[in-house]
Amino acid sequence: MAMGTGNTSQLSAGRLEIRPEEHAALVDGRPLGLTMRELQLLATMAAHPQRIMTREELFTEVWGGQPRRDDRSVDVYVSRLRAKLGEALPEVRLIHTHNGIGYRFSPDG
Amino acid sequence: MAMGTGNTSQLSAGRLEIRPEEHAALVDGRPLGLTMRELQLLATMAAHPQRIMTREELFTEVWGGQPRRDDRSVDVYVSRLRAKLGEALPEVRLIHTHNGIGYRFSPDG
DNA sequence: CGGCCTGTGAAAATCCTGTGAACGCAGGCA
DNA sequence: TGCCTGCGTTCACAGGATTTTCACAGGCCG
Repeated sequence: MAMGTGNTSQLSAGRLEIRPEEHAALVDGRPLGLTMRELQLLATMAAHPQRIMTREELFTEVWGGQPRRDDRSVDVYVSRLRAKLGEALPEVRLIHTHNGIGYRFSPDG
Repeated sequence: MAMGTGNTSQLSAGRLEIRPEEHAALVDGRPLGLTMRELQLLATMAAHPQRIMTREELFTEVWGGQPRRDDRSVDVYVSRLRAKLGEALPEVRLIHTHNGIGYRFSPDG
């Protein structure tokens, strides 16, 4: 493992690496084409592995402020994220849905 | 690092942890996929270890109000709960039936 | 302009819930 | 012992709630 920049936070999940500081998410060193929002959302979830995060919590972390009562932004971006992650890592399911609550990031599928 | 969210209550039973505040029941740190009702029921029983709780008592705590005379909701959810717990913890029997009375949660099998 | 990102609305798909009913087990009794 | 009966367990299903996905309009920037 490289010892270069010590203070960049780096989140890992198997073959997936997330470097929020560098605005990049990599699979086997190859960048996924994530947009800003998608990356922010992924980084936020990956920062709390195995923890069930509510939509509200995720919205506050990523968008800031309070979500509208019937806001579906989080869901839509989770969907877009899953689509891109699914292409690069077809055999793993990193993001799990918890009905009535929110989502959970699991590094080991 | 300090504990992020102030956990007011944490129920434990061997390798099983229940955190109602976080909507989670964990085995070895991995959440098992409980639905809301299943989690509520488990949390309620686990909050009174070794105590035989009647169906009526459980229904009132989880569903609220009085159960119908021939209501089987508690039984059905206990069954669903046992199925999921049995997959994650095959060697222990946490929920015991007390004929004619109700159910009892035993942390040590 | 042309292309991409964003958030919203709404249809489609999926999951959860409670109920009825079938099944099995245990205890009581002749 | 063998049968009967009551209770607990589990299956299947319909209705409702929730999530997933698609399509689109507006905004931003090269």
